[in-house]
Amino acid sequence: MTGPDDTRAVPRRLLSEATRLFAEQGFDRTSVQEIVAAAGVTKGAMYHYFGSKDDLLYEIYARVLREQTERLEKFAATEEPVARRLFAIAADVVVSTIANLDDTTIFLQSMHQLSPEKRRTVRAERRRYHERFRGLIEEGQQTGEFRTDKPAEVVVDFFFGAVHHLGYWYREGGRLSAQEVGDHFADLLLSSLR
Amino acid sequence: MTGPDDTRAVPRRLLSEATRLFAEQGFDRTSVQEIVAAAGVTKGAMYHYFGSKDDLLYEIYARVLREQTERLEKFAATEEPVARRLFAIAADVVVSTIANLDDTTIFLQSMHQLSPEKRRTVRAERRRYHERFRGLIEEGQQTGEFRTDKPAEVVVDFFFGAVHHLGYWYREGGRLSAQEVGDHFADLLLSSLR
Amino acid sequence: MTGPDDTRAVPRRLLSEATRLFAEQGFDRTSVQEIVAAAGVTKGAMYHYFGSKDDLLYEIYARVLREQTERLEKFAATEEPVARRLFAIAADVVVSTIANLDDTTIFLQSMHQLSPEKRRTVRAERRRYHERFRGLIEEGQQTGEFRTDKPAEVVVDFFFGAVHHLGYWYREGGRLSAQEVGDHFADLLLSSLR
Amino acid sequence: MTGPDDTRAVPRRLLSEATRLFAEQGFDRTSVQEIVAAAGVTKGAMYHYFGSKDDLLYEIYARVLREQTERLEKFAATEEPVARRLFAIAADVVVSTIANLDDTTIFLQSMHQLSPEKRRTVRAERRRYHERFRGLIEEGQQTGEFRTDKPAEVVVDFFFGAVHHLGYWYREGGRLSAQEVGDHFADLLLSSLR
DNA sequence: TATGAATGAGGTTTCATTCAT
DNA sequence: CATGAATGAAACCTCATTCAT
Repeated sequence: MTGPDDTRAVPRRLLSEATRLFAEQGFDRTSVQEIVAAAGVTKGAMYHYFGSKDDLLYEIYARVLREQTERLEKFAATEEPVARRLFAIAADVVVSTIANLDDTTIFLQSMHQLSPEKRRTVRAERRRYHERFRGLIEEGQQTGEFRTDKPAEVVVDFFFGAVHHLGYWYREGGRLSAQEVGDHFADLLLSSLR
Repeated sequence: MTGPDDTRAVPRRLLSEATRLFAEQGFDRTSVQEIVAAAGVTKGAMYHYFGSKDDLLYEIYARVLREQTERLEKFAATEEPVARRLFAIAADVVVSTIANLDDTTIFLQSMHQLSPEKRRTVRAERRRYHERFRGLIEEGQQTGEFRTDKPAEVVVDFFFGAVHHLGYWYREGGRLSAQEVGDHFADLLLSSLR
Repeated sequence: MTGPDDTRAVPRRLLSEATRLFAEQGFDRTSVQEIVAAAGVTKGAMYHYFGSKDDLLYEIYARVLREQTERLEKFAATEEPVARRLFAIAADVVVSTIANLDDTTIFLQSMHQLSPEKRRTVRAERRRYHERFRGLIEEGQQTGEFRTDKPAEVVVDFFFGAVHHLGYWYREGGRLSAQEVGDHFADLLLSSLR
Repeated sequence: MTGPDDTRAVPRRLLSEATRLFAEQGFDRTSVQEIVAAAGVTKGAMYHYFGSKDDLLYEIYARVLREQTERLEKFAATEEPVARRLFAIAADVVVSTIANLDDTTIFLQSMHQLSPEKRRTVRAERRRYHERFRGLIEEGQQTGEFRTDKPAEVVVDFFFGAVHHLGYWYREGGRLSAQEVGDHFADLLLSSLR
């Protein structure tokens, strides 16, 4: 909960509290009243900065997508062999997903509650991300490093299923650190590709 | 939508329409009114058979869990080597998940909308299923067929993440049949374990 | 609650459970379902014997009124001086009210929930009872035993207010027995009349 | 009914119409829709000011209790002999009860429909009032002005029964004015105490 | 920028009653 | 005599959103 001493800008506070509440209770179960109360403002203030409750959700998505894409680009741009690049990216997406588990949880549970138009935008961005990832697998298949009897698309869906599901079981302070899970997942992915 | 010629018993019709609507629109976005209209009865009838909207969701879960557990037991009981048993089970869970994609979608999106008490029951049953699956991996690790440098639990979560996400991308009539996806997924799992 | 071994006739059991539940929760807060469950029968059975939920209430009233009127007549018919007759009646109405506190509670709280027609019937009977009681006071005023500077009607309303309120404070097993309260009340009434 | 020209604040109007309707039809028989229609607002407005229908009832109680307590304190604080103070208070409680007959009627008929927590609060306040009244009787018993063979508590219950029942028979414009009834009742009380 | 009163539509649930069996 | 499935109306309440200030 945001105290009266929270000096972050109001929109930032609203987004942050909305993220937490959506992840905890779901989008539909969270009322605008709860969000503004948690952020320490009134409804009018929220509607001053955001067009609707939907908008809040969209902004959360947009930030997650932007950050994930940036990270992927950073790792993909190195000169390493493709297997190492893929490993690094796979491990990193796990680590960063765990670091922002709330956002990912919302992403998966609330996507279909977005207005159709915004849903299209989000989906398109998501697809671009997947295609970038798939490109790396295909690159490895062409260089002969990865097996070619599995469609790259299936492997991508296989792997991102696992990633998206982290929110259902991963708990901070559990047996494995985020980095360890990332390494395990990346290793399982690479193993299955050889 | 159920027409006036649908002669199935009312509770069955209600469950079936509820499943479809929950999967399409989400639990919270689906009104009781929509469900009963689709089933061709009135609200009173629904509350005669089910204690609440929640109950409807719970009954859907209970059926899915029961059926999946039965299938696992059937495949696990054969005399095959553990790698073959695991492959068969992994492929089958994909096929049966695709065959009941609506139910699985609901499972993942609406679990947290269940009342706490019922959620506990469902989670306990789910855990039993996972543990049974994990036991097979551990068996393979003990016989030396599977690598031992990966915790069996991580592998289970990795694989079921992929399975649970089928609903997000698999479309009937697409490039791959359910069986093909099942074989691919099972193969990826087994490959990553060797 | 009525057990399966309750061999009283069904209508009697229904009335008895209804009385208890109405007194505990109020007429509107008690559902037909609760009543029939407590009586160990189904709704159909209730509607076989009683025309409506209202009817149950009416039957309860009718019994109370009949019994109270009978008692008053019995005491009024003696040859005692009027002060003694009035004392006996006043004390007795307290004792019998306490003995049937549930019925009286219902009477006061639920009268206005009766259908207009039945309400008229009940009110008329009630008025007759009050007039009979008032007659005794007037008799005492005419013989000079009671003061004449108080309208008999006011005294009746004064006294029956106190009687009807027994349900709000009297508790079985408290400091005073029903008879003691009856004697006190009758004594207060007679004192105030001299 | 409140017309569009009623310029009192919305909460005041809601309370006033609710009081009237509860007294006329009972709490359970009065719908929120009826109340807001009578007050000329929408349901949303009511729930903006009051947490629930229950709350409306509670606010009515709270006001009655507060006013009655204030009046009692005012009369009790004089230097008159105890008999005169008690007479004044007893007559006044009748007059003020008649002046707010709706509130009192609700008090008696609907108390048990209040939520348990609020009921406790109301009951505690009520008890304090009764104890204050009882204290006056005990004071008169100690000074020898009142008889001591009647427990003060019984006399209090006797008298307030009569007061609380005014709503069942007193009608504006009838034979007796509120003041006349008050004087009669107070006189009956004092007579019975000597 | 921000408030908070007010709207109006829609939500889940309850319930007295009916009726075919 | 009795059942219990089904109705349909109405109940209380929630909530995203608007707007005068």
